[in-house]
Amino acid sequence: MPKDRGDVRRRMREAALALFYEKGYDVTTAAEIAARAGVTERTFFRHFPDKREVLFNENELAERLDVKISEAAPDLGALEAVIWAFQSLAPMFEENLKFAEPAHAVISRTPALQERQLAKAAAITLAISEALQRRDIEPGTANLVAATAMAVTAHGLQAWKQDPSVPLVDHFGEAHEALIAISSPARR
Amino acid sequence: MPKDRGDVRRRMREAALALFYEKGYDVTTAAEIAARAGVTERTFFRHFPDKREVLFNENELAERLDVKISEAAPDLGALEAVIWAFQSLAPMFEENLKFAEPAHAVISRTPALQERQLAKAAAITLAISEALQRRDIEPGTANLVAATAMAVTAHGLQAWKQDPSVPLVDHFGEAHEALIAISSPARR
DNA sequence: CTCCTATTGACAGTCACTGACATAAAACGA
DNA sequence: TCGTTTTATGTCAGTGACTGTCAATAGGAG
Repeated sequence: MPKDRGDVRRRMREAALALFYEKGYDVTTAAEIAARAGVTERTFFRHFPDKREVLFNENELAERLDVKISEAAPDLGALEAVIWAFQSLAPMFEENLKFAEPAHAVISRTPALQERQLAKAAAITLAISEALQRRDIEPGTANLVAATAMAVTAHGLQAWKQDPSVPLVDHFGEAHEALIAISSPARR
Repeated sequence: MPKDRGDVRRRMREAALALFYEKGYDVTTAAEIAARAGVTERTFFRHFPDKREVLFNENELAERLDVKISEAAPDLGALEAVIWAFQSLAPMFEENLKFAEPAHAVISRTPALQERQLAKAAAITLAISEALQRRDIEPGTANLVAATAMAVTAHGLQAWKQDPSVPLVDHFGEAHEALIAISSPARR
């Protein structure tokens, strides 16, 4: 009996987040989530490939980064281009905060979900590397830059979490400077 | 009927690697692996917390890094200390190659195993960060340095794979220089 | 030889996930 | 408006990963 349409996903997401938050991830059943959303377990697995995925958005971030990196000024270095891309997407992070924050609380205490998050991060890193290679960066260097940029971004996000009064863009900028500081400490 | 003792684990590991390599990870059953090793499925899960773990060693690398980082010369910068630690553990990588190589072949074509590997890498990153904090590095900086060092190491390992004639230590050194190159390209 | 402990087997059960088929609502063309 | 087709869901059965429990046996300590 299909009545409402695309909001089934949203209902399941919210049900899952609520249950995970209340009882914990491993003790909540996929059937429970489905029931709370008013559907069947089978329907749950038609919308999400597995139980974990209900907490993660599709990776629009990877696609957006891809576009932004191709739009970055050609005279920018590889690392600068990626960091600029992240900076121009900072508003996206700030909007998603409402859903991302409670989700992160659940993820941080659930090893299985942490693994999935790492996989997502790895996918983003890969997307960055490919975008850089389209800017004529060598594959090896592109991988290194992508991974480094991810480290810088994570650093910026962490700082932002501790001091949300400063806009995220500025935290990204400071994180970049922190990298420069650590990577050449023995300089004259 | 317990006859042989601690080599049951080794038999299961080898059986698993062989089966994964022949038929693929997802189509081989835990029961199959156990049968091939001459034990029961239940015994398999007594030795390994889950099916994936049979391909991964316990993280002795994290512990060794921890020791090495604490032994590094005090005047070394944070990043230099970690890279030095990796360099002094390079022989360890070169010895484990025999088991690690076929295992990596299986892992690289199995998403579920890639996730676990990412988790292992994250655990190592965390260990590095903690070791650095014991050297009086601030937590935020320690995380950034640890993540950056992991990126550098991955870069070095990748280069080593493509050119095994050069010793791994030198690849690590070159990777470090590559980082310096990318992190300050706009320098006067 | 006997007791104790570590390891395994045997068995039952839960839960994540999948394939196959039926059904009803919704979208669409005539 | 009506019949057809498409789409989202329900139902059911089945596989496989993992866990708890208890019994049985081998090996070592005394």
